[in-house]
Amino acid sequence: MSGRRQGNKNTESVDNYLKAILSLGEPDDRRVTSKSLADRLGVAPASVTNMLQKLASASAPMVEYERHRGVRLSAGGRRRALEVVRHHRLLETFLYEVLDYPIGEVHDEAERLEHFISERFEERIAAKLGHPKIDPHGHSIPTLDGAMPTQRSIPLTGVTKCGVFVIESVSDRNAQSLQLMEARGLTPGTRLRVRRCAEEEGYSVSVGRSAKTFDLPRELAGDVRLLPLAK
Amino acid sequence: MSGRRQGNKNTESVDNYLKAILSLGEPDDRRVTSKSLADRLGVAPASVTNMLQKLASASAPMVEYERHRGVRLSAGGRRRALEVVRHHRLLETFLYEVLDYPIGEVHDEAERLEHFISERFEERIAAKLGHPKIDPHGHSIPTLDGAMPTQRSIPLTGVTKCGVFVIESVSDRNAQSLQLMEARGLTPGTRLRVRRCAEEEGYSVSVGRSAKTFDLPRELAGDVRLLPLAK
DNA sequence: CCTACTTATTAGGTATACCTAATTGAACTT
DNA sequence: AAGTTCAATTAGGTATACCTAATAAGTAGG
Repeated sequence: MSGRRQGNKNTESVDNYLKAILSLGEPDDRRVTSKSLADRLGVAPASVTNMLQKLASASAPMVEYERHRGVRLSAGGRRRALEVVRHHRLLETFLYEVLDYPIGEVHDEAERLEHFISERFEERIAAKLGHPKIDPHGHSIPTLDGAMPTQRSIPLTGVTKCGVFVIESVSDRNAQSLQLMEARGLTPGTRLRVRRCAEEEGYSVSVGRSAKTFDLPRELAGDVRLLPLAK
Repeated sequence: MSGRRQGNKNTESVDNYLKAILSLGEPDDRRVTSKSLADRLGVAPASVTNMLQKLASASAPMVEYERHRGVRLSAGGRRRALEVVRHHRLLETFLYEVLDYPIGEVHDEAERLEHFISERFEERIAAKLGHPKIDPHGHSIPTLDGAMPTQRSIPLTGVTKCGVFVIESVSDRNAQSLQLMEARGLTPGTRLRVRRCAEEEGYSVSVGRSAKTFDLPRELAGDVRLLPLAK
């Protein structure tokens, strides 16, 4: 071992598997394949099988797992996964709001620290931030008792009819594109007019009340989630 | 591996060995024995030997080591050790000042997080705190370029003549005794009058201008470091 | 329904960081 | 100088979390 954590004996690795299963099973807790986990976590498929067997046969199983049929989280696994997501998103908010991090650096730091902060740390930053409900990317923060409102937004890549939307969230997975999108005003809460869509080359959009239109390539568009603008 | 850190390939474990060697070799960079490291780190002596051999024979050796003759840090090892100590003490200060941690909880949290924060995190909390020179226990914080003023205090257990002193620092190793000492007013910067000393049972002291005298057992006294009061 | 293809699993191996038990070395007494 | 004692080292093992290569299980097309 290498000197680990608090109460439960979850390792950093276990936490990352749980988080990945949660996120890939979203929104309706589907079974998740080993392949998709391997891709997401950047490990070999064999390593995934191994870990899933371990997680499923623990005394307090973290997942339900049947050979060749994928996994889903157990109640306990889900609880832990949501706790880690809460840590992650509170940390992102804290780094952004209190420590004035550039938006693009927030994710990587939170990704590392989420596994190591104590309950006290969590509680203190939550208090300091006034118990925020969403993080700087527009994702909702699970509550202390493990509830997380399901967000009903659609990705820009799913928009088939042009119109006006509100940006609900922006994916935090790529620092560069985040910086870029922030620079162009694509931040949660902003109005977005979609002028051309559902084409191979990308999307034409304009931000807020501005008439200035620009193009978004497909990969970037997949990172932006929208809500229809209620009139 | 288990998902590790930033630039250099130091693990949490390696960092802890380096810190321990630094602290046990203090103040004049003495050779440190395997036994003392094993005790300090809570591992078997065999594990220490193993690790020291690894650290000494790395491409960029972290320590100078000769069988049966102890270790000392190399220049690189010292640099890294001081960086980790800087992280630790900045974190303690941050947890205490910004997140209002109870003094007794500061050490354990910092001990965990010190290995995982980025340069940016370090820089940001240092800035937020106004680049502090000492932590809440009175220990000086190494500078960014790896300099640390040697403190010339003596432990209360080294006081042989009664008199008036200033508390320079209080050890952070034991949460309970820290809380206790804070409750009694034994905090860095406070005046301490030593009324009875150099006896087996402990020390009689009074704090500040108060005439109220109380006893300190030997173990606690070892955790308090004093400077003679310049008249 | 059989083949091709993809996905999943098993088997066997690596590195880290620990452990215990056995041995060797150094230091101190007498 | 010999013997005792404590420290340090070597040898051999464990658990975690990864890997590759080989094999097996599912899934789709003809």
